[in-house]
Amino acid sequence: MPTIARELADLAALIADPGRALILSRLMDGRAQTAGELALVAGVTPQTASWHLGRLVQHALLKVERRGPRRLYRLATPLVAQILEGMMTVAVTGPLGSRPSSRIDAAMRRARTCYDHLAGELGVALADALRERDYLVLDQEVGELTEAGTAFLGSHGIDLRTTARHRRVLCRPCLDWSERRPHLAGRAGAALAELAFQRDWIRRRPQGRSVEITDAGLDAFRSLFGVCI
Amino acid sequence: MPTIARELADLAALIADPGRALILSRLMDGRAQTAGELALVAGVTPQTASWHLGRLVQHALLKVERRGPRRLYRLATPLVAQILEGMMTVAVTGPLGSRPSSRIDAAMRRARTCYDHLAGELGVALADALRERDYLVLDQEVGELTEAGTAFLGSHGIDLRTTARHRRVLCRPCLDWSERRPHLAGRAGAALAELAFQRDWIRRRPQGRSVEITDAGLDAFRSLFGVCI
DNA sequence: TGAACATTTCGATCATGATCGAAACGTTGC
DNA sequence: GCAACGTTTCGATCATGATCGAAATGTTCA
Repeated sequence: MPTIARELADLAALIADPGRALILSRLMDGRAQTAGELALVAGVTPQTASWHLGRLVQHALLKVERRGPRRLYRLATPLVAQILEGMMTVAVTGPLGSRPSSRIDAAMRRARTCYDHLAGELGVALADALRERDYLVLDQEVGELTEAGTAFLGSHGIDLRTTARHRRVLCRPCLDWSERRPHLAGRAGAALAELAFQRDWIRRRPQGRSVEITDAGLDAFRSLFGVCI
Repeated sequence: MPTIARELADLAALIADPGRALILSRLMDGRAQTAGELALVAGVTPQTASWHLGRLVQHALLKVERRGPRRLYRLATPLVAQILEGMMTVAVTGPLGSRPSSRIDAAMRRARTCYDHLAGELGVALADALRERDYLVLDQEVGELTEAGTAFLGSHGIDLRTTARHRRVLCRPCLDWSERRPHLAGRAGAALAELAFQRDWIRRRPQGRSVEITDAGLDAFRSLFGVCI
């Protein structure tokens, strides 16, 4: 009969191993990866990675599906991604002066996906631009899309009414750990990210959550959103 | 130059020790405690507790103030409490079947403070009652107080306009780890909790975050909110 | 200044869990 | 069935960090 503090400690211990943290961080875009791939990410042998993955699945942070002889691992729920993102914010807010981070993180800082929406400089700049044009109200804890904002996104083919039946909230802030300011999450954020991928404004990098902004993207973000990045 | 995954792991390692988790859990009501008191909570000697507290302060999870010969420790920011609460939700959502928890947690489950607002059965029941009377709109991600709700709280002496200058959001949901449903947070939630303490509907227990519901409280919650608890 | 008390620092010990080699398992394709 | 491949299980080793006794520090009060 564990107390809640004990369960908190157990969960934290699960995230506390550098290898497992790398694995979780890698999976935070919501996509699935094979055990072998994750072993490379964590920088350990497949045996060790398997042991880590087993623990993560056992404690319901990950779920696994078999695809032929390989096994695909992904985050169990969006809530897990949300909490990890929150922890990163606290981790980065913490011991000041240890910034800036490594080169690996530079790309992440510039533009990345945060589960299903955009984060980093790009994500925050887009949110700022939408806010500046009165398309969006967004602070640390609450977010709302204005009529004009809904119309603006609609003019780019984002019809948020069609997904109105979903339980997910339309528009919410998500604290960006690299920029320390909120960016746009919720269905609106996901739709915006999807639009950017579809129009080839951004491309997923083969590994990691960071995304590359294409030349077309730079143009589009400047001309459509007034974002010079 | 640590990567973000490394910082995530370091933060998690900080929370992963059972003693430190007990200390953090104890401080989640926002109040300060002495080092000696926290040593008792963690079940370790003062030396060991001091070592733990030093690490927590160093990594900016706690802040310390000297009061005479003793030192008072408290959570560094509300964000820390919010993240810990979120982690508890994931921890409890995780390996199902290990419920229910120990007796220590039974009191917490019934009624407790979540930093500055009410949680547990009581917190969720109050939120449900407010929602049922169309005083409140609240789901997992977004919350809003209706005109009628503002008037209702106003009729009990809660004037939310007077604190309108504050940066904190008026009304937001907070996922309750024991009930697995949202309760009321934000300024409105804090004001409601404050009201309950002032009218002696609830009392803080000497140790821990759980609160005791008084007989007057039982009456008040039933007659004013229709909450039978 | 000195005594009382809360807390921290130092040093040595000890336990937990991360790691990898070796081997077994399970799936696919021939 | 057998070989190839990805993955997991087992077993032994090793490193990190939690712990406490002893002693030092710092604060208050007389």
